[in-house]
Amino acid sequence: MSNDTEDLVHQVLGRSEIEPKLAEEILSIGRLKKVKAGGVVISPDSTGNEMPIVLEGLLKVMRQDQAGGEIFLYFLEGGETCAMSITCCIEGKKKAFHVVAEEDSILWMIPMTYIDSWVVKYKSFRKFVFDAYQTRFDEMLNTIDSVVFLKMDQRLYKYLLDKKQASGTFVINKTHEQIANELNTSRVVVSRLLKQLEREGKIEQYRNRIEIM
Amino acid sequence: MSNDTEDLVHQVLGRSEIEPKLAEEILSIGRLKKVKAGGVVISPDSTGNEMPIVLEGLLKVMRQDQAGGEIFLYFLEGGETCAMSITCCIEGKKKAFHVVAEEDSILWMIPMTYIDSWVVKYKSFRKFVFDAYQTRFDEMLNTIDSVVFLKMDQRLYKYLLDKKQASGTFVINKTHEQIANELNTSRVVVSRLLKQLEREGKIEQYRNRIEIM
DNA sequence: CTTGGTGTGTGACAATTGTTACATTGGCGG
DNA sequence: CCGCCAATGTAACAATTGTCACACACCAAG
Repeated sequence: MSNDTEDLVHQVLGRSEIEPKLAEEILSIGRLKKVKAGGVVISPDSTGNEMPIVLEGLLKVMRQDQAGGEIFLYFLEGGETCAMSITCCIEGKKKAFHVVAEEDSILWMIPMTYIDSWVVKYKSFRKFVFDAYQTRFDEMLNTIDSVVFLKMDQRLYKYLLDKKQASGTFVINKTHEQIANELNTSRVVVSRLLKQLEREGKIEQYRNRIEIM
Repeated sequence: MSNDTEDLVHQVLGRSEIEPKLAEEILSIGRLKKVKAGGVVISPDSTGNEMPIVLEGLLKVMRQDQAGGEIFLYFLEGGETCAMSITCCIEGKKKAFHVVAEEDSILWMIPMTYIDSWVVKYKSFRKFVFDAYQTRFDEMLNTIDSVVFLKMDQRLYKYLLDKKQASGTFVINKTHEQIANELNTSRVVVSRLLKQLEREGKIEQYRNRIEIM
């Protein structure tokens, strides 16, 4: 393992106030995983019993129904982990979601078998896990709020702002079709509402690209 | 404390495979709380630092937005606990939901201060807490599925079936207005769709009462 | 039995979202 | 430069959901 990687892991774990001793364990037990933008990290039928921690980049968590419909739930940013994989793996249940790299990303994969013992041994790890749950719960509620209380135009704008916030750039490289999929609506509706946002001066549009003002 | 109460707590905790020693601790530390149907257990501004376990009855968890809109998230049945109160209390955050008794209910309230130590000491409690998270996550995803992928008529019917399932009776004592609030729609829409369900022979309607066929 | 308040039924219409169809544009590979 | 394909723009229309108005039914209190 390169020194850079080691530093990166320490740095990310440090931000979550993981104690050095635990950081060493995590470092010695986990493995590095790189994913290209668009690559699948976890799919409903994947068997991987590992919990991913995002070192660099951005993951997105999506929900799918049986009919093929899809909706974006939330992003996982640097330092965050997928709370759902924890419980799913512990329970051995089938995953009801999938995780896709939104950008080229670097992950640190930890076998689930160690989770229980670390929860017992390290207060900082308990905090880490509970924090993960809390944050995910908040994100889910946030998603519910958007879907339930907002009309599509507001939902779309909020989606763009969230994406800007998460990726740290005002440029969004997506087609209307992709956005429509993430909001579970149709391309035509997205085009219509984006045009409206453009007229309101909130965005500018180009081919395969949207810029937030 | 009555012997009946003691038995009830043991019985409910036993179902979750809580080990006897922990059950004794929970019994000695917690307190009984009775709520009448409609009574509020947790509100966004409540300061209570206790985690409720449902001994008998049925609680419902609702989400509210700033504009006063509301939506039903899920029920808490016997043996279940409110995962959100755990993280909220640990984080000391403001609660973004409220919990209301759907039926007359009996709860066992546990001060949050003991949670961390029990998580360390008892494997069965770790399982209990993680199970709670898992179940709540599933319920949230279920709610999202309904809201995102279903039209209002299917959502309504699913709501009625869920309520039947949770309460264990095919009789639902609610007004159209109340149902409309839980689904975040209007009374007129609910009346319209219920009439349709009645014509399809799926339900029968009376004043303040719906019966599921 | 009357009365008043709440709950329900229904029509008419508005607003939002979904669907289909087709025109237009932009960029890449030959 | 041409041709093709993917992406976007737009009109027209359908379906769903939301809103307003008002009639009617039920039930409990007087």
